[in-house]
Amino acid sequence: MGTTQLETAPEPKYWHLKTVLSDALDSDFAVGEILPNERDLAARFGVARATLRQALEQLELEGRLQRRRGVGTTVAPPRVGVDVSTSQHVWPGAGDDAWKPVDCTLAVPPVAVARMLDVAADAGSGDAVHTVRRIRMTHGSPVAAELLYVPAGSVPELSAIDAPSGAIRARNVLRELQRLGLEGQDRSVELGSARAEDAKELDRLPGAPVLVVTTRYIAAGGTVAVSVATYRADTCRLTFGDSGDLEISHDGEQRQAS
Amino acid sequence: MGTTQLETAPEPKYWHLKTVLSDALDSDFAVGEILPNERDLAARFGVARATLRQALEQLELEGRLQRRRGVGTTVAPPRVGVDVSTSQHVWPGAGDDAWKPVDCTLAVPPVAVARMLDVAADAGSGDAVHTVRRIRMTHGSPVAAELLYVPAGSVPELSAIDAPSGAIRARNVLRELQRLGLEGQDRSVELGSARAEDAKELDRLPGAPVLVVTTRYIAAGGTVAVSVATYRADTCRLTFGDSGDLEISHDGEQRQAS
DNA sequence: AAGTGGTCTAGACCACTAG
DNA sequence: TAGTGGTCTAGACCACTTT
Repeated sequence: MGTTQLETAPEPKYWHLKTVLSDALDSDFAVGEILPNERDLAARFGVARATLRQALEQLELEGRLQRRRGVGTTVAPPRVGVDVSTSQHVWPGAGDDAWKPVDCTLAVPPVAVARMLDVAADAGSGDAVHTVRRIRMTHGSPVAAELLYVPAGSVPELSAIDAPSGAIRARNVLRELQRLGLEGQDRSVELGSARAEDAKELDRLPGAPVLVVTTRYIAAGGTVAVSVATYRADTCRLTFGDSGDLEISHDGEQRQAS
Repeated sequence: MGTTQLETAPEPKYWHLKTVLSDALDSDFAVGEILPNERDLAARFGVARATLRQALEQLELEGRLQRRRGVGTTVAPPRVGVDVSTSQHVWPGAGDDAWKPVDCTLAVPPVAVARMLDVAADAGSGDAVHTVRRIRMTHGSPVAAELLYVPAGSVPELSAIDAPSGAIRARNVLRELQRLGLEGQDRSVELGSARAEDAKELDRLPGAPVLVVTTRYIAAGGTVAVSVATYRADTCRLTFGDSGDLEISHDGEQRQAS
């Protein structure tokens, strides 16, 4: 295949490929439609499969494609807007959002989380905290997996007897949390890759790109809980406001006019 | 090639490698230190260079490493918290944030942006809008590149004569914007890959992962401007609150205790 | 069993940076 | 010019899903 390299084209092949595929996706394919398999596509464009895959990876990262082993590559629907606005000042689980408590254990949090909580974070014998695991569902599919860390001191009235672990215990911890007066919360978003455990719940492979939303819950003048939620980066658009279901750019082209 | 597959090891090599490297990074390396080159590392671990690179890519995605062509791979500093809180209700450029106006042209916005603005978005002859280009600096290095789309109708008093384009024109548009009463804004965050143009300003390669922050500015009951800002995903952590410089997890391990 | 995407290899050359 | 990361190739085998 001639590389069309007439001049001034030090552009990587996979980058050019990505553009071509992106345009084809816009014009010739419908959402949900399956593409030809990678070997055929590579042959068609006259490149090695690895190069073709590099282009597909980018498109998947941008939420344009969805690839499933054993099945094929399909055109992804537009990203779904997921509200993570902080203004509500409610405890997790309070509203009728789509969070489902899954489990609750006593665990030693990662050092970074321990540092945010007020618990002593001695590397040797860190204090264990209640660790609630939740899944967030939207439109019937999982979009986020969360670990909510709650020091025992934040929920003093929790009875340890009637449900030592499991989903019921998780609900109990959330119930106790909601009895506290929430003074505020602050939140951050960063890119990460899914741990094996989260990946399974999100129906993705380990290492899949995720948006990590870290929330610090503040009450009684201190940090009483920390939540680390990982959202599927391929399918989610996090919204902070009332623009829930607007359609937003996926890296659209821009034509200069002046 | 012996795959060391003694038992129960359906774990990809690159994934295991990533873990090993990550631990080594924590214990044996200081921020800024340069790692051995890829060929040496691959040989040392007995894998192909491509496999080694797959692990390095993941670590770079998580903000642990920084790779520069012609130079080498270095240990990245912790991500810098960048405030993007929406509560201030100020126009862009109002406070003394680190945004630098770079340029301003008349351009046809991407269809997704045109749809958010109230301008008609006929595919054939879309209305051109003022397109302000800005760079956000933090600690002396660029962290974000923005395109701010302002329909001509939003800044009626702008005189087109005294600065038809360039940084001065950009400042004029911003000044006119600030005369409007801002009623609100909503914002969304999603994963994207840097366009060639943005990548250059961010000192990254095209396709580098970025966090795309789309903001809709609302005044006089309508959308009067739209901003699409791309933040370097490798070095930035977006914060929504007053937790500006806390240290947050980068995918830390978690030890179960119960 | 057949077909898909995911992993891995052992090379090669290119683009960039620094001495 | 030497050394680095970035791109690319042509294979091979594996894990998974569907038929």
